[in-house]
Amino acid sequence: MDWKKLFPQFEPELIEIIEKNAVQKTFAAGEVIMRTGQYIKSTALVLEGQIKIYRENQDGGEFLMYYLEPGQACAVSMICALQSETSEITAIAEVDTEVLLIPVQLMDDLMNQYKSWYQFVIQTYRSRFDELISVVDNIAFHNMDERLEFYLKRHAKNSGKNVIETSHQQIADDLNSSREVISRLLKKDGAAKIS
Amino acid sequence: MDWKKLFPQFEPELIEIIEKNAVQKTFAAGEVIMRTGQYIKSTALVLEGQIKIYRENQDGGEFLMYYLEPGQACAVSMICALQSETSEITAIAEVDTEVLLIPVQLMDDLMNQYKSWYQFVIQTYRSRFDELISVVDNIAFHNMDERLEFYLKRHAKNSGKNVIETSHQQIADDLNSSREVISRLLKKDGAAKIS
DNA sequence: CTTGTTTTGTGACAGCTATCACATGAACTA
DNA sequence: TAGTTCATGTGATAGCTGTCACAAAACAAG
Repeated sequence: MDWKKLFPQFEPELIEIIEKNAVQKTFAAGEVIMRTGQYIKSTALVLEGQIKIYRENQDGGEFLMYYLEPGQACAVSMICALQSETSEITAIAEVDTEVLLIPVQLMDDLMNQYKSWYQFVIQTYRSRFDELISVVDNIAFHNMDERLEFYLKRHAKNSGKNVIETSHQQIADDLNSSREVISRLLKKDGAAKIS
Repeated sequence: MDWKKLFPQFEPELIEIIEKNAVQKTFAAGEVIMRTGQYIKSTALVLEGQIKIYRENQDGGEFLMYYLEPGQACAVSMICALQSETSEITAIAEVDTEVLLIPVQLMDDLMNQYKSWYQFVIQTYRSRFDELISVVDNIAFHNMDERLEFYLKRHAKNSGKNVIETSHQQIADDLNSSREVISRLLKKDGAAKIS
């Protein structure tokens, strides 16, 4: 697959270096890409599919933070990789997903030598930071009905479809809520949502 | 004041450049340093005092995200500065605070030329990102009593004192809750807290 | 001391959400 | 067709939190 089209801002030399050193890897839908506490040894560029980034707590609760799409990179792995630390989040492949793994050792060089890479990294930080802030916004200021609406809209936007195929249970998990609540809300708001 | 001690990792040449180009500024307690939607033209290094970073929503609700201490920098302003964008958060001086303002134009040069600056920026991103994740954790997985406990502990740690001097109302605002709730919880948990 | 202001305590109540228990329905298989 | 499994609907209930109303305390200043 021609991954370069996903990163048009990269200069040719940078692309060459990445192609020489990075490893392409495929994850099946549902497969865990990065687990809480795991040691990070490379940064992932998403080529195809979708990665779900979420937080787990001790009691088995989980909470969706955001999705990574083709053309994006994992900010957490970047940060961790540059400091050889472990991550605090979990990443799983939502669907069959292909990524390009760039080894840590390369990161510093790329940052120093390629302006386009440097700007890509900054851009990645910014967008993930913004995303996190909007997540905080949501849970800090909004009730479940509004959070659900936000969730559905984001989901629709991400998938490009108007019909969302997920179980109520899955939605409840993503929002750290419970199935019954989601069912009730969907029924209640459903009427308003059709408009 | 000798600010260099706060940033021992900076190489002499970098310090020189900063001294030549940065502007030192003092904010009185309560003064707004950065407002939502404001255009960012410089990055702030905290020299003295404490800056409170929080999110506001339309209805006047607010929500504390974290504090900036001497020796730290504002990640949001870095990100925004590098992209000439507006911020989504508000920063006010908790107490009388002194900062060093580094103009945007300088940022790119510093990043390219000084490894210690580059690493400082990365470190800043990482710590703020981690902080945000722990904030998400808190509101996603914990009830008000636990959030209050977390808040008090952090507050005590930041101020270095064991006695916290704030009104219940202020705590309620920071947690986007209401005074009565805080009062009751403090009374209830108080017994357990003395231990 | 008296008065006014700010902070804190308390009870009543309503709304939201988690949980339990169980019913219904839909889809698939033997 | 009957049985099985998974997804969804529904009622009852309890706990947490926000809100209102008002009382009690603490504090400052005249």
